[in-house]
Amino acid sequence: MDDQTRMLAGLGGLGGLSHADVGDPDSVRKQLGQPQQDIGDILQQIMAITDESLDEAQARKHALNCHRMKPALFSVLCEIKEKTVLSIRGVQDEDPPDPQIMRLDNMLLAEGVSGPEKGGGSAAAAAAAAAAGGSPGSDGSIEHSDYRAKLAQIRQIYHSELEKYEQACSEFTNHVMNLLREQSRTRPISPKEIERMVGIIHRKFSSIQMQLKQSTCEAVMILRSRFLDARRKRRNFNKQATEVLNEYFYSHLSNPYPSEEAKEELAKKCAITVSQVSNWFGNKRIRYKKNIGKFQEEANLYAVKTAVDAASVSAQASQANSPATPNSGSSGSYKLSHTGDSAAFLGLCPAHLNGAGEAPLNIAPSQQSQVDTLPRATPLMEDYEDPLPHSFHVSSSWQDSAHASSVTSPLRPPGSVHSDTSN
DNA sequence: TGACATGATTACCT
DNA sequence: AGGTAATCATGTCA
Repeated sequence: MDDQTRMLAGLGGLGGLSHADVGDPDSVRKQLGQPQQDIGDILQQIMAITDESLDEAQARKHALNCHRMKPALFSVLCEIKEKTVLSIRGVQDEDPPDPQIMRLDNMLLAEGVSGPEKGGGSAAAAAAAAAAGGSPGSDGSIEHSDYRAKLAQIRQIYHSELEKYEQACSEFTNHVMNLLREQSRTRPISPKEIERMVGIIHRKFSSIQMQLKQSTCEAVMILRSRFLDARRKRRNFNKQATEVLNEYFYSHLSNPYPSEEAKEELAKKCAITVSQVSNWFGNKRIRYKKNIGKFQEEANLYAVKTAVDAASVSAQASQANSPATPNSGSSGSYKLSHTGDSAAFLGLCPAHLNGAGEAPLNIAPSQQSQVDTLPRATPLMEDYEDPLPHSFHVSSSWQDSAHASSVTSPLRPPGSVHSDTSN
């Protein structure tokens, strides 16, 4: 015999219980064996309530509630319900924390959407700014602040939505709890059941929260990809950076392979990353090799520029009463201490710039003005159409594979020997 | 708007 | 690991 049958059987003895027994489930159980007829009567009364008018039903309900056996009956019913229901669902109650929620939480924390406002996300923003390739002082900070602004927007939306969910959850929970408490007067609802119901509500709401977290994560991922996809966010290097790179390239034309140290120094000087320097040189080499003619003008431009810079530095050195050693000056406006190639640029000035075809180891101030006033400071390709008599064949082999026979260095005056080959 | 310039990426090579 | 060559994707300019 199960509890329910026993209880129903127990109801038969309601009339025979003393007041002292009321409220004691054991006393109810003691009444097993009382006529089943009484149970049927009570049940009929209960069922009949639905057929009665509201007032009558209320009155009858009140009468039943006031019945001396009601607390005992109620308690037994609660006990039975608790046993049966909890045994079915007890296993599900203690579910472990969802790994997906944990992942989402971790990500939101790492991205700075949840958790403390300041710390999180700045690393991602910095990465985004760095990947965008902008200089730290200009474009980089713009990218950075833009990223942060959008992240803050996401954060704000996330928190306001989360707050709404939490508020709705607590309101709904209170409502349900009140309802259950109210109902617990008339039907068997144990506190544990209410507790479990609260748990169910919280789980439902947390699944909604998970959706919110998921969509927030997606938004952050999209934002990140937009800012971190450097290809999408390609920015041309600024003029100064290009000049610095070109100066190095053309002053090391025979071996335009900067060492790691040189790359680092160039990167620092141009406010770009070392890999960007590598990219630039890779592109430059291949594009120069493919179309030397196109770059001839540029090469000469930088040759003149470098020579002029060198001359002014040299002149300054002379004025400072220093010994007039040809190579004592710097290697032009661009100086790299580690290249071991600093003298190379000294032979950069195109042959026609110093009429006699001598290596322009030094350009005096008077010559500098000559350079400045040259009718055509940047010789065109025609000037090098027959380069052999004038120009110095590049001794290195970096261009050989494609244009070995035609490649010349317009930057080397006749007879000049540079130290690039050692590089 | 199309052509060209240019920084980044990728596959492959040494 | 670093280079080349091809290619992509975006910026710039007439």
